Amino acid sequence: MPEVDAFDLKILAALQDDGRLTNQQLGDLVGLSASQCSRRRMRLEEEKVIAGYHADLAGEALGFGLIAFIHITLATHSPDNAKRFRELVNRVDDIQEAYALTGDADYVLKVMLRDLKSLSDIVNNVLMPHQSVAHVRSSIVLDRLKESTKLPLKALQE
Amino acid sequence: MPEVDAFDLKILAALQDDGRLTNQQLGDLVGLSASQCSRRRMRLEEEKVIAGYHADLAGEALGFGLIAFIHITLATHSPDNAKRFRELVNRVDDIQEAYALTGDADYVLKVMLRDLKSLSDIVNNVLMPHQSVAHVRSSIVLDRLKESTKLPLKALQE
DNA sequence: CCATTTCATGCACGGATCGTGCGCACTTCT
DNA sequence: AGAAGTGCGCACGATCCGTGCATGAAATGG
Repeated sequence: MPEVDAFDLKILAALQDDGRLTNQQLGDLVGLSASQCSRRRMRLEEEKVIAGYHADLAGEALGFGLIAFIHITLATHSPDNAKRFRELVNRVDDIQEAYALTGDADYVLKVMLRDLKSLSDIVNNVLMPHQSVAHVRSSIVLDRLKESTKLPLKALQE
Repeated sequence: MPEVDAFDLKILAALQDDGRLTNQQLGDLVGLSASQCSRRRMRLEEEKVIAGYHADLAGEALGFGLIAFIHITLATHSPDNAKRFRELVNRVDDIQEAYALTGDADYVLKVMLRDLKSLSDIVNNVLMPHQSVAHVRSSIVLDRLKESTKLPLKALQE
């Protein structure tokens, strides 16, 4: 169980906003020296509180204009079937996120694609024919109101 | 319309994996000098192909053990109502992602929370009482099979 | 066909940044 | 009170950063 104090939270919040902050900039923001920020950052990385750093790319600029959620119901709930479905999910790069859910469907997938034809390809040629899949229903994203993976750390800083 | 060549794609793919790569490391990976990588990276940032860099934090380690999707149906589809709902979404930090959808529901929200009580709070005390909202249905995430925001750039590198 | 322009590249260099060793202040425990 | 431990800033050598500049290849034009 990693210990995270108020300085750590500030550092995490800052790096969540800008993952390429210099230790000096970080120090100015949180009120520590650069060396100390370097040490804390290394510790947080070591403890896997910071899982990694990633560039956030503009999907539209690169031709990925379509986001969709695909709800999946499995044919049976046998372990074998679930395993096969997991392998499928990991194999397909277009699937960005995949969750097992309570409620109507068994799984929901988030995909980012070039166009509707690509979605049709995925659904009809990859998912539907797979032996583990019984039912597929997709919802197309019309508008992105908000999209970030930032945790609300402010709530912890009281 | 930004131009992106094969070197740029390699750079983007590498920075998508590790956003703190040194220009030297980047150069070794893609087969360019560090200075050239620096210049290309600056251009891609300038053109907003790279939208930013973010630390990816381990939600569980920080006490965010619960992910849920909340499907929302609006009371009416008037522009006023939609606007009020957008303001609500932007105001609540626990809502990480929000999309307008085709299909059954009008919107889907992705939230990351501490526990079921927090989910109940959000649903019953924030969303349900809001005048723009007519119907709320939430699905809790039982398991995360895959979670990344990486674009499948490989498909573009043919 | 050749002269000229344009452009991407690698190298060099001064300044910034990095991780680490060290000494100091403060807390904790006996 | 004394010892051990902890977190801090400073200092320092190594690395990394952005930029100016020369080179060479491709495009342009007469």
